[in-house]
Amino acid sequence: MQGNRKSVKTGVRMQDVAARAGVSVMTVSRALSDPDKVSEETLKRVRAAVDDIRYVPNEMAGNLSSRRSKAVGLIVPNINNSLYSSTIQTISTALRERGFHLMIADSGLSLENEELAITGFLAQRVCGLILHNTQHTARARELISQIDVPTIEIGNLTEEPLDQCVSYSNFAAAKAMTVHLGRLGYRRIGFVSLALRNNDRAQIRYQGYLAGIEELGLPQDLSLAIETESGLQGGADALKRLLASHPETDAIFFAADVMAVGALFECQRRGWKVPSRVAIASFDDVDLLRHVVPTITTLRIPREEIGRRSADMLMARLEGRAMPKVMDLGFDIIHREST
Amino acid sequence: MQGNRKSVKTGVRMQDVAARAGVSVMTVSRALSDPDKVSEETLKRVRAAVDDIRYVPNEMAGNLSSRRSKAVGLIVPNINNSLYSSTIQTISTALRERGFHLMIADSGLSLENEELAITGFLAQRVCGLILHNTQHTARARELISQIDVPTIEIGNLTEEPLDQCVSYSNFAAAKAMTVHLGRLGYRRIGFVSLALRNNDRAQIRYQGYLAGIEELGLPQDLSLAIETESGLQGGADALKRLLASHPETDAIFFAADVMAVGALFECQRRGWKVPSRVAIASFDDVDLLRHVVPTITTLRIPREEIGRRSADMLMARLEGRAMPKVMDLGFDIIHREST
DNA sequence: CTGTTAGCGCGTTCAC
DNA sequence: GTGAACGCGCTAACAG
Repeated sequence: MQGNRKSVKTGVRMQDVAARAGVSVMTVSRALSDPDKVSEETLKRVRAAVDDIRYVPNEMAGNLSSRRSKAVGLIVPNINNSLYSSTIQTISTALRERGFHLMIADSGLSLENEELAITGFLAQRVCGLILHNTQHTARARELISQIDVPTIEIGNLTEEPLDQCVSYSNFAAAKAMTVHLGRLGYRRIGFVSLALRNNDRAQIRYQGYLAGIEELGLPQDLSLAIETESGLQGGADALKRLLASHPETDAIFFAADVMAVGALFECQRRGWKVPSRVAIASFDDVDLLRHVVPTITTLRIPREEIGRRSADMLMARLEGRAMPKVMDLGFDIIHREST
Repeated sequence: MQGNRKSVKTGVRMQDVAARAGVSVMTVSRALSDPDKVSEETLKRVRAAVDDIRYVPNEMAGNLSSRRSKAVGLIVPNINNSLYSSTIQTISTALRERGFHLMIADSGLSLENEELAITGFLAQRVCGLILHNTQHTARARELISQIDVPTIEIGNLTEEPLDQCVSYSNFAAAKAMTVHLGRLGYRRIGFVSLALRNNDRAQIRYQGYLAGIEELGLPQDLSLAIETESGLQGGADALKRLLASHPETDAIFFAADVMAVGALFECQRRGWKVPSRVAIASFDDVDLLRHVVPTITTLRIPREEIGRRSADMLMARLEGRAMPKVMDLGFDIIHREST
């Protein structure tokens, strides 16, 4: 198995199928891509030949010749994050059902990495791009518009998408949760976020929080908003810091990831009751939140639907069907025991 | 932006770069793929031209012509599962560093889906395949050996890999944890698994559990081993059922996913102490396990290293370097508060 | 319904 | 160090 990589691997070609079926190459091509255009008898023989010699079409050659491709490029900040991977999963399924392939890259929140990944995808001549980011380098924007690839942005609702946008408003969601906490009677509402630097979505959520505080008519205290690391540990750390500096805090809105759960565990360790000592709210309805004790109030972001709809929109574009530039899929507040 | 898909999109070709730089196409090709073979002056002009007209090489054409490709196909049971996605992430990074691309598909534990995905990848003429499954349809095996693509299996250690294998032994790991529990003094050790049907890894872990029970000299009671759904809910359900039918159970080994955490939450709801009422052990060291109260004993499987090494092995194969057929990366028992 | 001709954009091979 | 001819495996556009 390991050897003989020197010999030129020609592989089974369409020509071999044609010879075996006693037809021309073109007929084989048609039989495979558009069976209706070929007589039943011919079709049968071609299929038999394909089966006999285990022919697998060379899609690259087909793409080159037809100047089309069936590969879609997807760029997310991080593959190893259940929020993104649920979207990946949905997109993957939707594409496969229609005979398309998915290529994935991650940008790690760096615009330069995103540009690199975009270039890579364009070199592969993908037929469409799905980008979680809504910020891009100037060169990335230029390349996309020059090559003119349909592009769907999915990480945040923007008024001026590169091309099209399927998402929800991070601003509105963060504001809504803040107002929700205020209406429940909490007055000192803390906000915990991932690092704002180089993270426009985190920044926008922060703006939403501030807008919520303002709408509630509460005093604006910027020291109630802090940044922390991602993950359970980050949540625990943030809770400790915030309650050390502001013991009067009566609710904390953790605006990312599973930080809220980490904070809850820290409360359990300290024997603090949630929500009587401090209320906890989260962003994104991960499974965990409805299983912990107490269950945690959160925002449900329609991650799967964003995946499905963005794939739909891409397909529609490729078929020339008109589609709205911007699609807002909204969010819901899920009220649970922690608030 | 939306319109004009009728007109033939020619795009910027290497020929355009050549014209602008005042050299031949061949020189451009060399300048891009092997800069040393071109004079410094030429190189500079080519690069300037590339930059000016925003040329992005057509990799498909290059692949077709050179009969090589830089795409790797990866098939996992489920993209939306942090165990797999951590491997995906590592592989993705390792490949990108070497200029390769990653294509992903999921099989959903169905061999037929896996075969479909393999066919799709072979049609794309991927240069290598990484498969989480170690079981495949006959046709899949046939195709892979015929097209002769380097293939790494990573989901379980097998003596007879399709081609090569980088993994750990599910059998040894499950047995080791069972024996570990026995040595701690637990005598009625339950086993909770995902559905065994169509899941060879689950079956192998079950065999490992049985072997552990035997080594400990404990009575073999098959009713102590049950199946359940994945996820937190599945763990909670399993705990309820097992302790209802066998109240004397003093330890439970949850052999997949985050089921152990779901069971722990159920104990919290019932006010049962862990491990004094019942001990809990898990499979795979997900972050969550070390943050819950109490922390949960588990097996550390080197998911990231499996990803990195499998990518390494693929690269080595492509460069003709010899590599072992089977690489066992082992596992560790992480002893924590829950046992 | 089927075949023929002519490329797709690039790398290989060999000349210069 | 550079260029010309040729072909990779397939499909578009026509002709029959």
